[in-house]
Amino acid sequence: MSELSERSGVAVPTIKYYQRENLLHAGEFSSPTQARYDDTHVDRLRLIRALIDIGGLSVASAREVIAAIDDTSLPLTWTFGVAQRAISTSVASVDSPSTGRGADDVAAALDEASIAIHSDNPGLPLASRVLDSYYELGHDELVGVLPDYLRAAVIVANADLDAVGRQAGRSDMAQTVVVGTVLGDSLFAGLRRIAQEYVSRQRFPDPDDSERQTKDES
Amino acid sequence: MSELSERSGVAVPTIKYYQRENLLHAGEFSSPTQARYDDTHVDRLRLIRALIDIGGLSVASAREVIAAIDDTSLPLTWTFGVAQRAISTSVASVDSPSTGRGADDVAAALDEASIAIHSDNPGLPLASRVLDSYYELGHDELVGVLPDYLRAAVIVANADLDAVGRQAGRSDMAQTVVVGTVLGDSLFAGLRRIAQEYVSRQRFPDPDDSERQTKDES
DNA sequence: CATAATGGATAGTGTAACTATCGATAGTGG
DNA sequence: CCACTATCGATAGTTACACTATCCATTATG
Repeated sequence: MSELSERSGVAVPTIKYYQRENLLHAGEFSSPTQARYDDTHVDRLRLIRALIDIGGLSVASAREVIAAIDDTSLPLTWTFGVAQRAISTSVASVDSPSTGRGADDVAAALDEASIAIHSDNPGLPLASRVLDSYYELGHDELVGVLPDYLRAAVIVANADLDAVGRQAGRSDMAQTVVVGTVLGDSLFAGLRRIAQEYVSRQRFPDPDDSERQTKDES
Repeated sequence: MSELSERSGVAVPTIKYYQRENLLHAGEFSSPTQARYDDTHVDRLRLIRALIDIGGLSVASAREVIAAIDDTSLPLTWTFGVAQRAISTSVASVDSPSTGRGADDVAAALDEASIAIHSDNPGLPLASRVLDSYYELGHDELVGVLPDYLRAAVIVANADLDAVGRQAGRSDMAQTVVVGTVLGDSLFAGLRRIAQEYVSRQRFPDPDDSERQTKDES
């Protein structure tokens, strides 16, 4: 029924589309042409919309992370990887293995911080390639942010794990992992913008501080 | 010429397309049908590709941040905003002003950390809406990450400002702001994934640690 | 039992980011 | 000096994605 549509705020054809794409499980059939939907469908639709609208995932990526939530045989540590990979899908690139300089920098920073991880961690090529870009664009000065970024990342990761630990069942934990990782990226981006203004103003006290408030932007 | 194409690795029709879209300035015309391109064109093309491929920006967003770099009358603090807004373009949403709970949480966290910012900071609605989503999805436990995320964001912002300060001219600074903000998001995402594995293994020591290395993923 | 609502399949729409074609010129080698 | 290839600019076509609309057979429901 399209009562589901009203309760979730998603158009009926779109719901059908998500079912076709295996994002949403089918309803329970009371007859060959009639299905019944429950709260799990509403919840799932809300999750899908959040992943796509807020997290910026593609439908294909959303399908993968949802599958990771539902796959009860999947270790939680893998769920992190699936979620993280879904976000970085926008970053084409899993192919090019990074020219090298960036990878060395990352390895050095990890070593410095006594952080040991598996060599197949998907974050490694991602971070390495960004550093390669910094070099290629002539912004070597940006490479210096690495140690600080890493410290910050550890803080965030600890908070992430804390939140996951607050959940009871495996299913809830998996969903927390996915939601926290995907939407958490947006949350951190917003806070980063806030922090940038805060730090800017700490360093360069603004004379016309009260005026800026009224200025409208183009 | 398409020597530019070779030097930049971008196809000729694509270069024409970028010029049409005002991402790339025209060459110097030596005749009505012949233009000359220099290093600035190569650099600009590399920047465009990095923003789009690594940063995941749309062509439209890339145009905006590039315009922000070139606009010499724009204060640097604004450049941060332009860059940050370009990333969050994927997050539709600048319209819905957040139901309220998330905004309150952010305000409380900022207050707790003695951080004061302008009310029109673009990070505010972004962070608020993510928190609203956490509530709506029933993941209240994730809201608890806010203070830690904020601490981490301040660390990152300080590193960002440090890097900017290492530049001399306004143009270099502006480009550092844009590159550091847009690509920095991907860098942090990668490091976050690394940190998640690191923290996971700290908390749950893995028995078959050496084996995992050889396991291939689907 | 007539009507309106599914469920499922198929086809169409709109946007974004390229990519290809074309015609008029114009620099270049022989 | 002249055929030949490249370039510029404009226009049109292509591909992928995320929906959205239409149809039809069936069927709950008043």
